[in-house]
Amino acid sequence: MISSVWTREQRPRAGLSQDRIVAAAVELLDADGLEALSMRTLAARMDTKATSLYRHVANKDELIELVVDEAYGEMEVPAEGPWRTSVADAARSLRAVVLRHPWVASVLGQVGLAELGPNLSDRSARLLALFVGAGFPDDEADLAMKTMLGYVVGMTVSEAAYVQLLARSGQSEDELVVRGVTSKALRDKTFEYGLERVLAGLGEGRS
Amino acid sequence: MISSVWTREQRPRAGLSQDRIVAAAVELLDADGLEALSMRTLAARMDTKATSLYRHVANKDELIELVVDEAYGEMEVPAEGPWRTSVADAARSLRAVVLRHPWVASVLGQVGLAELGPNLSDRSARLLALFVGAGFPDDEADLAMKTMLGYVVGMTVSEAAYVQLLARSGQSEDELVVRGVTSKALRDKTFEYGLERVLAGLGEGRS
DNA sequence: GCGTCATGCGAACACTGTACGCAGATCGCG
DNA sequence: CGCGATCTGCGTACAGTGTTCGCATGACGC
Repeated sequence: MISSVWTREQRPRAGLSQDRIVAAAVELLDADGLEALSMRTLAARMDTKATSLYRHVANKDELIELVVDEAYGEMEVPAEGPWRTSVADAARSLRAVVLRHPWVASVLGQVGLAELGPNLSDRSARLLALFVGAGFPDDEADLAMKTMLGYVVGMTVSEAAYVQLLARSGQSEDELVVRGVTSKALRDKTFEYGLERVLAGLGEGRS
Repeated sequence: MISSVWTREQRPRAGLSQDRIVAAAVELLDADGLEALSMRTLAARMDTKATSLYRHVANKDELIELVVDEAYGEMEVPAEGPWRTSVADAARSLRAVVLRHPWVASVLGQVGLAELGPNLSDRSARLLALFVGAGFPDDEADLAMKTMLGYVVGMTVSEAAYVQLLARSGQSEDELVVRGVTSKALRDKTFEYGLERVLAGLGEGRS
């Protein structure tokens, strides 16, 4: 087919690119959850066809790794300040990211913190620096960080799974709360309690 | 086709049942991981056809819930003893279960601790009793338990994801350790450090 | 012995991830 | 400008997925 001037610039196209694909995938995931993500539906959103995506992304698995790391990019780690509040803020930020993108929880067991993309490894480094700055000896700082991350991840994964279940059930959160299910406010309190206790425990053993 | 005496009792059949299906699924999952589980392959192992399974299990999703709860059945919660050692033992037991069945981690974000089957809800109750027995006021016991579970789940999910990645990579663990990757012994130490710190933090705030 | 009900299963459907090869666009170089 | 090479989108196709429906065959109660 000849591309007349009319059809040419019709769709500015802007061209597919890994970044644009990842961005569109995040959007789709936020809207419809993990199981709604297929190469074909994603392609449809960007109005292309599935096979075109493979020029910029090797796998669906690779795409998911990219998308997860993209989410970690939203995590904020304070650069300075008293260590307990800085670490607590970082923890809250991580929790916020996962609750904002609950599908992250769905793939954590598969992608894990194992394959670390640039964003996650950057955040880990900054977090580690907080502990070192707090006076933890180098090797213990690593252990302390992992302890704190373990708590936040575990707590938040469960919470995200729960929130997604709520969403699927179609009922509003308020309705369910009446039936004895935990509310957002209560989950916040729960998280804060545990976070404080964990940090207290870590503080006890420092340098 | 007539069923002669020969073909009749050839396969004692024993009949399909939900329990047998769940057991076979656990076996398959332990051997080949989550993504190797399809209704057809599972059926083939029990030599039946996929559609027969649906007489005893509503969904693949339901099957997975059942299988996960089955795994939780292996978790041991001590009934008595000083609270810190009892709770620590329960935590270690939970970690052991997940490491023995790493696919549990793969579905935690989807099934979560949200849909609790009989085994999980039983273990939660027993665990809660430990905290209550330790002198935590009733409402705080729940928070403390969730804190501890959060830590164990988060830590262990990451570890299981990592172990599965190792398995897929085909290389032996020893080879990778040389290249600076954490060894089993080190992961044990890490877990124990965090567990101790978390329990210390919880103890600080009790009754 | 007969009707009822539970069970296994063959066929089919809509959908998935992805390999392959062709076409058209784009770009570097003469 | 022109031409070859390389890049990009995509149509087609394949093997595999979860699941539904309807038929047949077996077991069981009366």
